[in-house]
Amino acid sequence: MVQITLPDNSVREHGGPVTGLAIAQQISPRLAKDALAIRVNGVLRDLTAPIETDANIEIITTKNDPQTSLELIRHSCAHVMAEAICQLYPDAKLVYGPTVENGFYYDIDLDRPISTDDFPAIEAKMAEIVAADKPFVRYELPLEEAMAKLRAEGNRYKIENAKHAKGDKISFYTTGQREAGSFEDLCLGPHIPSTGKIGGFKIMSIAGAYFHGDAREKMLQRIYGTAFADKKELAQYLERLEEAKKRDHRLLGRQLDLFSFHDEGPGFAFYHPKGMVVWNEMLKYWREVHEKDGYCEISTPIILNEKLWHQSGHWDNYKENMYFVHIDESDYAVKPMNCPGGCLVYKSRPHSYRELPLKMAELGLVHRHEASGVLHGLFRVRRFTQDDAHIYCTPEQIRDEIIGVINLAFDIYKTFGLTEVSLELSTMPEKHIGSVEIWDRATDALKDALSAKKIDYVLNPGDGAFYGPKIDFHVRDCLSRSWQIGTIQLDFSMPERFDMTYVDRSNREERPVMIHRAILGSLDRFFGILIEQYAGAFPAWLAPEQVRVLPISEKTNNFADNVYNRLKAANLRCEIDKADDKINAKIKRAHEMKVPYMLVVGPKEMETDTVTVRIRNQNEQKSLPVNDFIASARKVIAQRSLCLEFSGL
RNA sequence: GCCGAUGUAGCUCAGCUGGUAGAGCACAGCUUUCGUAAAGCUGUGGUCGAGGGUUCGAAUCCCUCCAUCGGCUCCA
Repeated sequence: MVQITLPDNSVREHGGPVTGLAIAQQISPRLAKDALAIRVNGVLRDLTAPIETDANIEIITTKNDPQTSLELIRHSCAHVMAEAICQLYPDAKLVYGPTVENGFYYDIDLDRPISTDDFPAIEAKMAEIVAADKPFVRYELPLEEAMAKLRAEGNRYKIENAKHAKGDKISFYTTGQREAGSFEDLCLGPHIPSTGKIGGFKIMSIAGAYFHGDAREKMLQRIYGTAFADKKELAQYLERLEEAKKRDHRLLGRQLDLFSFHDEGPGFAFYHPKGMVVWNEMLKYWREVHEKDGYCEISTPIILNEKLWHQSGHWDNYKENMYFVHIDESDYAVKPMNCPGGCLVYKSRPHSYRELPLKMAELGLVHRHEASGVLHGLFRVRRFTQDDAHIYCTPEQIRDEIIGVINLAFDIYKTFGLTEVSLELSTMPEKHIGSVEIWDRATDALKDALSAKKIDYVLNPGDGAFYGPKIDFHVRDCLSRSWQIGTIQLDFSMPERFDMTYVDRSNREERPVMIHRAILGSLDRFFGILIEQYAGAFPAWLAPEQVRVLPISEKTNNFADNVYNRLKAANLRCEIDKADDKINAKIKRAHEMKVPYMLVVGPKEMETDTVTVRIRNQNEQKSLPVNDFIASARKVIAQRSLCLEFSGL
């Protein structure tokens, strides 16, 4: 007797082992048709797996569990793709085919390179397999037998995978009934009942990937695909990708004339006048809030003697990423971080406990020699400015200071409208300085602050900086890639190495603790994130051009000039479009440059000293007195509002 | 750095299996003086990423390098 408890707590009794499919059929034929898998006591299983003991079950359909369904479909689709590839290229050795955030991939080892030209053929084969609606059939072998079988097949990757499997049985899945020539793959499962349940799929891209992510291993071919429960969802997804592409900051950077890259300096951004306006507005705001929060600001040199980098530990731990120069018989390094320079400033005079915490900010320009293959627009560059700061404090002050930085960070992110922020705590890496005890103390201090703030975070063991553990702030861009922006790093080692001290209340020399922190992280990267966040349509306070005056015709150019001069006098960033074009063309151009406010002026406006305001991305216009427009726009800008509308109009 | 792809005018792209470069937009001039997402005509503009090779002849085929794109490893 097997008792099956359904999610609504109703109980069904079965005379013996029963499958999920049978249960579904009993409930309704419709459910049996929609069912993709079953969760038995919380464990996901095949619909055809026999349930032998009493259990709580839940039948998975795209309706009641879209996320799990999607993963099942995608994982199964990875098998279908693998089968298609093996049919087309019998030499292909399968490696590993998991699902990822927006689809799945399959790593294969095949000497013939697969190219995008091969995708249609693979997709056609996949379509055949899907149309045949073949069942996924599981069979299990005892560990030893399975290993023998895999050894006979000579696929070292699968042998490796099987070694990592838990338990004493190894499962395989065939597509279609198990018979000679049927496709099969080592796989933990579970799978959807049959290939026909894959609604829409597409092969997306191909890239190289190392086995187990190990650069010493053979480079495999990783084929990315995606799959959905139906074709409509796939189409929507592809549409979203197209939309996201339009937000690409590299594209918008050129379109909006914000910055450029040149062969003469790979990984080094050139900022144009318009880009610098955004940059400077960002910094103006940044300085405002930092000053309010008790920070002072310093600036240290870009090139410093190599000895300093030996002392700081960078030479031992970071030199692969550093640029070196030889000047007047001496060796210098271009700074990859600001901390050693900051330490010298700290040491330039004695300090009292009364000064602590001492919060010294530096908008430091750093250079890091990044591998050529990782460069990516402003997101990954070789020269960038960090909104760095070092907080020198006593051990007792750590917790409050960390909390202070977290608060400041969230405040700043909010101003920019960044809401998808997640935190990660990274602990001691293999390559590190300082004792394990110091690391433990520092890590505990960070955990303390996080739990005091009641913030959820992800733990990243072994991912800390070489001098201390860190809390990282991540935001997601429109392609749902996650980028690290802010970071808080606790450091007990640098103060030792630089013999930094303060005098405590009993006149003893003590060692300060150093907190490295950046909130926007790399200003360059942050700029890129903002461009994508806003799709280039900056809020008024950041917009390089806030207002554009559009005269109807040459006849009203004089009045347009008059308006323009008054805007300028009111410190609004404005341009005037006197081109010999119709108003439609001028509106279109202004929209292309994503100007927040367009002011149409013609004879009507001239008579009443008004402007007709058109707000970016809106179709209605409003006429209002020139002075009223100026006052309203200034208010929106002063408030750093994310929205362009004038309240009360 | 590694794997794969790409590189033609300022931008977006066309140029079949080798015969000596083309469109749209942008830009300039002229006409037009216009009321809310592109007026018309004319014109300027390219050692086809760089260097080497094959060939009577290379944007096109081969090699090397550089850069970019998508990933991997790494990272703010």
